[in-house]
Amino acid sequence: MRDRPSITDVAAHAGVSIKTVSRVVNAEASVLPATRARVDLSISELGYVPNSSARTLKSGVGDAVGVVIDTIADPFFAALVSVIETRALAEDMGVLFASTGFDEGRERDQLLRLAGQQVRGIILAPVAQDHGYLERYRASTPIVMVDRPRDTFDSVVVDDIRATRAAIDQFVRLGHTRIAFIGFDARFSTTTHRYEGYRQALAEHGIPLDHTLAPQAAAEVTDAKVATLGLFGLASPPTAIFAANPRAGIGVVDALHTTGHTGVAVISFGDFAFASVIRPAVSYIDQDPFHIGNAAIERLITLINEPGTQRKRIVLDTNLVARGSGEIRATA
Amino acid sequence: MRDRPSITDVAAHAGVSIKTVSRVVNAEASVLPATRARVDLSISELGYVPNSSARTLKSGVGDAVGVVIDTIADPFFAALVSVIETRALAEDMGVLFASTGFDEGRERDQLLRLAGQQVRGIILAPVAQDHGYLERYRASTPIVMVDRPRDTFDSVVVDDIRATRAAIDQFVRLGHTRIAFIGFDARFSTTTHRYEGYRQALAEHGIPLDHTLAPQAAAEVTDAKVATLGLFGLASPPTAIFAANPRAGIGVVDALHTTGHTGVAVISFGDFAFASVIRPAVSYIDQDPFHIGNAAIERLITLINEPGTQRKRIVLDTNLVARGSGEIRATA
DNA sequence: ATGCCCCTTGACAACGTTGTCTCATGGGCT
DNA sequence: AGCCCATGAGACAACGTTGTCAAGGGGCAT
Repeated sequence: MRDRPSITDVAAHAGVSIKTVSRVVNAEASVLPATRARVDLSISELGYVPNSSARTLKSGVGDAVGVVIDTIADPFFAALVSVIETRALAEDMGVLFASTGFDEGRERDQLLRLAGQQVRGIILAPVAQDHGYLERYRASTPIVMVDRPRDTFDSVVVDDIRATRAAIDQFVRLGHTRIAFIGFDARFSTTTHRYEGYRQALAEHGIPLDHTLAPQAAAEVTDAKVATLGLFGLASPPTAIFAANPRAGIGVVDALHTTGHTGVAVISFGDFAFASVIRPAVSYIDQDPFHIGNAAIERLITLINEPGTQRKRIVLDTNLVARGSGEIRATA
Repeated sequence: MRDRPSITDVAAHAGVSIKTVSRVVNAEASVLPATRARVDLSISELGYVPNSSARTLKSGVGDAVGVVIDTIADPFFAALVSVIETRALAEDMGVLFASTGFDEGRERDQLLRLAGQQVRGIILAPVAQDHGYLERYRASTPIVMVDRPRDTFDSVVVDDIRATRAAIDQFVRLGHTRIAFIGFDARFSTTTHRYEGYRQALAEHGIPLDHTLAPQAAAEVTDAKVATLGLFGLASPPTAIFAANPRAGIGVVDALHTTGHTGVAVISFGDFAFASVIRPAVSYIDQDPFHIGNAAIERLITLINEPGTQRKRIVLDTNLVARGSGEIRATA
């Protein structure tokens, strides 16, 4: 099991000093073309790859950004990570990816592990409320929060309250008064905010809040499906349903199609695969992970290159995309 | 911008030597409980996190595995990476993630970058046919191929030919003779094999191969949709469609539902979100990314812990999952 | 011809960590 | 009382790289 060649091996092979090899590898000036050619040849003959640990150790800064999210299996986060990687690569950085599984302890472990890896910066979909323990590392490792804001950090979010209000407003304009809210989860500030938007919109239109229309803990596909099915056992079932996240949206639509209630109006927060294929196609609030990821990585790169930049909360616009299901009128 | 505390700072703070701190951090024996306690206190007071670059440099082995895939935005790969991370974390390793975007040059760059990062091992969904340039690193960095086998490497795959034959057989049993194949892409050995399975099954049943039923380059959602729409312009359109991958499946179903051809039988290679919600629900060949990912990371860990293990190709079973669309009989 | 400067190259230290070796202390044995 | 050994702890080198400084040589201006 021969060891990997190091810069020393290359230097010996090319008959130069290690410093010269270093200069060639880093494309520094002041190396004679002939020397450079000789070194390049040795590099490719030996299959030399610079050891990034040694570089990182010497320079103090790593060559990767960290991305910490709930789970990569969620298409929203997968898309987020995808754009982040593309942009990071353009800056010659890799992506160290870590999932929290919604667990505060694990979030902490993962963040500290990334700190130990000397990542250049971190993009985090936060779980815990308080990240005081990160204070020590912030100076050297900028952090951008995504999806859920945290006041003492930079963040990239959408205006959940406003977007939800717009959706509920549309339902009301179409004559709906029995409007359900599926997908609440107290753990996430996002769904909490969306619920707040729902509450505000109803209040504004003088529609009394009916708690049976907003079941708790229905943020996952199956829970949302079950909760939706439950709604049709009510004396007065809803004529419109707001799904607070894409997974809830899938559950809701599954329930509606299984039971033939396809005349119920539906708007989902966030698009999902197939939402456009189903009939009626599902209207949704556009919370584009590509935009969010892009804004986050751009912000992070700014913070990396210009430390001391003023903290900022970036709020991205959302659109209500009409595809049919959200434009169904209330039946008289 | 104060620097991160190093082991030296902790040692000074606790009044011991750096070696003792190292012993405490690595939970080695032969440190007095009192000393250990003092060091632990200093560690938490200073917020010390061991520098993983220095560790990696000293020990020669990193603390991450590399995962190189087409794109993380593909739900199949997202799920794959998800299980890999879970298992890696249990071994105290992180995941360095890199995408190829189907580009051979980029695949090479990414792999060499990972080699430079001293990853413990690599899981790769290969693009290029030849990875001779990896020979140098294989001894120290085991590699497991997923999804598409490469003869000189360990791999974890499913039997594409057999699985596809089973699907086509089912179509034939149900009376279909006009069977389309959507989702071919010459770049991927998977779809090439699936096409081979299609060809074999037809030949076996004495059904002539009609090239107009197997359009090229339809592996993406939109292409598959367009290709499917095109099929219905034929004098004799298909009564059954095999979608060679989930994205093609989405495109096919979209086309069928848009044009009202919901009586056409469909089987998709690989499940996709919502395939169970649509009516009829889409039958599919179960190519579970969790199983594949799990087999791959287990294999990789074995190779890491027991170098020199005999090379092996792991072929996972697939099931044809009946959900309705694949069980539609040919209309007489 | 001499001196100067620039261009190329190299020697050496240092980054933070751990492996190896050494040393000091103290308890148990003869 | 003296010796040995086990145990705890530290000094030092080394991993591969790059920053700093120095040195050698050639060309140009004087």
